[in-house]
Amino acid sequence: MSDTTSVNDLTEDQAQAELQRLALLISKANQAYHSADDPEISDAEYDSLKRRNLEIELRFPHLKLSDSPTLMVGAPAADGFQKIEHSLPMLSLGNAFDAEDVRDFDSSIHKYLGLKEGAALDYTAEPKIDGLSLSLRYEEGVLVHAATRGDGRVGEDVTANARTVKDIPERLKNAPDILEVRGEIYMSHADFEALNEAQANAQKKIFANPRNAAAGSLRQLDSNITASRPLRFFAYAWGQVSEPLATLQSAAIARLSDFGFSTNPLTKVCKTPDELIAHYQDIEAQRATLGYDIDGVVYKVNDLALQNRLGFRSTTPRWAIAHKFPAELAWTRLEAIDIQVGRTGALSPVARLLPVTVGGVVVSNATLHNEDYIAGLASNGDEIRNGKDIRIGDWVQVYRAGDVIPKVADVDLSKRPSDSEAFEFPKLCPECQSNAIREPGDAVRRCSGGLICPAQIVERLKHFVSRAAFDIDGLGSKQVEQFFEDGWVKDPADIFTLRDRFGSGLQQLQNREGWGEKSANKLFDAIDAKRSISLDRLIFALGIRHVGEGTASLLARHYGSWSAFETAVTNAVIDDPEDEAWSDLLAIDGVGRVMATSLVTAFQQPAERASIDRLVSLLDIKDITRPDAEGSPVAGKTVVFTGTLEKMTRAEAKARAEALGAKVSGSVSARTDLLVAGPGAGSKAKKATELGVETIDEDGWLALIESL
DNA sequence: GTGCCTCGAGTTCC
DNA sequence: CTCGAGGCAC
Repeated sequence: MSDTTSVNDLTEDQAQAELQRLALLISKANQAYHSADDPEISDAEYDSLKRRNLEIELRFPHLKLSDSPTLMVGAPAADGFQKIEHSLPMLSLGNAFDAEDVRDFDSSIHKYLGLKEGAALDYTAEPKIDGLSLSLRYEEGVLVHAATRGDGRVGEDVTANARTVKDIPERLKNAPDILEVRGEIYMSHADFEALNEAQANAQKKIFANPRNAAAGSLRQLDSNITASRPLRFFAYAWGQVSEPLATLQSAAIARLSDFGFSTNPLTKVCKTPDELIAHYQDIEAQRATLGYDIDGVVYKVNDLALQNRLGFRSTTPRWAIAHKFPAELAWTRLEAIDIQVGRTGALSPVARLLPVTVGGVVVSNATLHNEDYIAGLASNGDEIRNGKDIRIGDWVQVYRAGDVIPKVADVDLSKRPSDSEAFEFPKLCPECQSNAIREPGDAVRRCSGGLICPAQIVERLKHFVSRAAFDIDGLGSKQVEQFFEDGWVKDPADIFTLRDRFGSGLQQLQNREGWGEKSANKLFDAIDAKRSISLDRLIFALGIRHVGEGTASLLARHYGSWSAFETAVTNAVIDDPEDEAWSDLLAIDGVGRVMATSLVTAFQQPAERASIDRLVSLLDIKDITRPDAEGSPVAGKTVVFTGTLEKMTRAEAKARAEALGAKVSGSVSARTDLLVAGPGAGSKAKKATELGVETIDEDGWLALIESL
């Protein structure tokens, strides 16, 4: 067989003949696989046929057959990638930076599960690969799509590219009908260096580090380019599965390996935090010789049933943590301190640095947090605790917190210029000259200009179009800034009247570089598409201080419709416990006095209110339908827990109830539907009886939710 | 009142 | 990603 001949040594005639032979073999294998139970060739053979085919096509592009098997992977989308919603979100991990954090992680798990301190609990520990995470979906053993993490909920469809990665099998044997495998795409040091050398020889872009090279390679629109890049994949987790893979994390990983995936050989089961830390040190010692980048060690509770009980916080699982290696440090000179103004008016100092390489990336800006941080007064957890202030001209130590955000960590006083002066933090907003006021007890100084401050307006607009808010295709922060400067958009509502404003001529827009009639209309269509918006997104988009994504969704779920929400916050009387609207707002678990005041103030302040009303008149707001009441007996009900819970902790009970669509409140009122009372329940149980609220015990509660 | 826990706001670089 | 601060349990 000519299979063994290096592609580089093939003559054109040989290549052509082999391409035809491969096309036939692959097509036969496809048919056999899809129609018969008995494939004629092994998965590994099948994969190697496809890869060989691809390699030859890359070497001899003009010989590519019109019905080439590589074309079956689907042509790349014309612009960018299709979006894919993950069936289960791809979450990030919490971090531990030292042994103490690891012990805290262990004890918080014991606490959450109601286990005694020191009770036996196994963990897995594995290196955290520094690459990009990828989710692979297999249906009936066949790879159907591959998606990047994206924002965790929606990723990009990189299926065609993933198919070119050697470590990613096209088909799996004996896999569940539905199996989503998750893992990390990465590039080895050797491959990275070879790639950069080839890039340099071809006068092409040099990559800063293996991670960037891997990311750049996976996100190629032309999968032939991806195929030429030496990407690898480690599987370490899973998403949706039609049947459980195992009862232990370690066993599930072993199954992924059986399916044909590479799993990391340094994965180990540990019985105590001390063992975890020992394994961490072991891995750290091997770090330089592994041949690929890692940035820490990941610990996971081994028992999957316990993982399930522990569940998730808003963005991270409770049952896993990443123990990070110490960050790389670098010294450089602080050239200037600039002040930025955020959407809430916060004045944030940013360090302009003499560019320096930190952890494989050139850094020229770094955050300085706030006034006190520069003065060397940082209160808690900050690096500058030694009373050193930070001055322009100083030599400062920089690191990338969490390997991302550059921070100034220390100052070298011995190199301080003798004529340097302490930095004076501005007391006026640099953008609008309004007074910048620092409330007592507050760490940040804020511009008091409100909507007269151009910086605040622009930042609010950027927030409005951001991903978690209106997320309008083609209207990002750059465009918003431009439209604001042009005077076209000063208020969120202006976005929705843009089309009318320009009429069909679009003259002004077209005069701008990069905008033609087609792209302008595309933008207007994208804007129109978002006229219909869900209540939670709208509330978040308003950008009311203290009301973020989480609170917005809480409010939307509580009120259900815009009119109910708007009526409540319009009528509420701040700090009046007699007022029904106010007390109803405060009764929402997660909303306190500060948030409620901020909300009500915004709706009762005339200018702000006018802006909201104008916006709302241009929109179609979708009510929130409560999680379907069919499946869950407690959906939409307000539940209160009291007394000692014996089979679960309070936090766990709350999280479970919320997952089932219930609202968990802290206090009993006429609105309470159900009180779950453990032993020792006192005043709440009494009040429930008085109000005629149904009361059950813990077992009753468990029986209720088990009946699903 | 104090001590968690979680969320909100602001941050960089590609 | 981190810090500060709000909310809530104790």
